[in-house]
Amino acid sequence: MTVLPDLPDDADLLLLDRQICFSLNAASRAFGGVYRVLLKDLGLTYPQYLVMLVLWEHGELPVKRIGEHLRLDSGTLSPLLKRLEAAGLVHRKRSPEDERSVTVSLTGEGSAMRERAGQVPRRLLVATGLPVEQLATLRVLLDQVTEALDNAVPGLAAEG
Amino acid sequence: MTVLPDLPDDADLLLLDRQICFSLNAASRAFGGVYRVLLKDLGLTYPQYLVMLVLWEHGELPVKRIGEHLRLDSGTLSPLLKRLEAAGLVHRKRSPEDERSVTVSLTGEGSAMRERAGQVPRRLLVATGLPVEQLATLRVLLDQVTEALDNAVPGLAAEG
DNA sequence: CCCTATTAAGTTGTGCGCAATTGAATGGTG
DNA sequence: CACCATTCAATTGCGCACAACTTAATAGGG
Repeated sequence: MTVLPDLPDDADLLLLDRQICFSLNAASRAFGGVYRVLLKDLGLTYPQYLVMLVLWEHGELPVKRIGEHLRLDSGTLSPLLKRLEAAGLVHRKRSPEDERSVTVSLTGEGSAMRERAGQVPRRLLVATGLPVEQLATLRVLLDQVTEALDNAVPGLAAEG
Repeated sequence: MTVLPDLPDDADLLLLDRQICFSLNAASRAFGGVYRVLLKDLGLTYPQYLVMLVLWEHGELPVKRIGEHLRLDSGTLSPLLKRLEAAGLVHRKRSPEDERSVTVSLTGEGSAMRERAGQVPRRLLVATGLPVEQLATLRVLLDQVTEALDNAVPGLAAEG
């Protein structure tokens, strides 16, 4: 029980904080590492895979909608979509009715990849080592935290 | 109840997978957004803050040890530590007994920042909107997943 | 003792994430 | 119609993550 006079009880929170942010950071990168291996055959990165998932589900979307699904802006999506287009997986064209918007659609190759990616989720779930119920719990907690954090940001920014 | 004949039961897993990786990705970035706001006054990025936490706890470490604590390699740490040094927060010097190793230590300014950072964890915990017990649960789940994922990677890589 | 393998940092190249800005198109208001 | 604010995509710049490689120093085996 050493006493650190210049560090009051905030010190405990610093340690707790360290644990939480370490854990989240580590988990995020661990997922990334597994996805990297699983997606290697497909030639996709993890963010590219997320975009493909959105397109497989919705078929055809403007860049804006993809960004809303994934919380990504054009600064991230524009070059990513260019690479997907260069890989022959998606097609981009200006929307005729609104020339500001760019519609992203799957090519035949992009659609066909959906079947090849079919094994990815199962292998990922196995790799987590957790039963589906606990993963569901994890997901609920993560979503709660995300919503709370997003709501908190404006207030924090206002405080300075 | 639409039936998609060309997509067998893997399709459900694709959706579940989408939810889990979306949630984790979103949570990770939501945390990053809050940290970015909280650390703005300190002039630190989130990864830089993590390094400072390690140094505040351990006082003085070679780059290798910092990397072990944070799961980061020299490719990430070398430029990051250069920026911390340029900011006057850390000092780097070659170890006399092993000239391959670089010892990273805090400057007076770097140590002093610890007090200024004292408010960060409390504000973050509040921002999450979750009671401490649920955050602890979240952390345990994340750590379990991380360990399982790390153990799974070699096997996955072997399969190809 | 020499030669080789290993280890630690650093460097390079690619891709992601985000803030800030630009440019073109659109919509609304006087 | 003219003007202005808004919207969408793209671009720029910076920092992080990671793989692959380089360089320098150390440790170990013949």
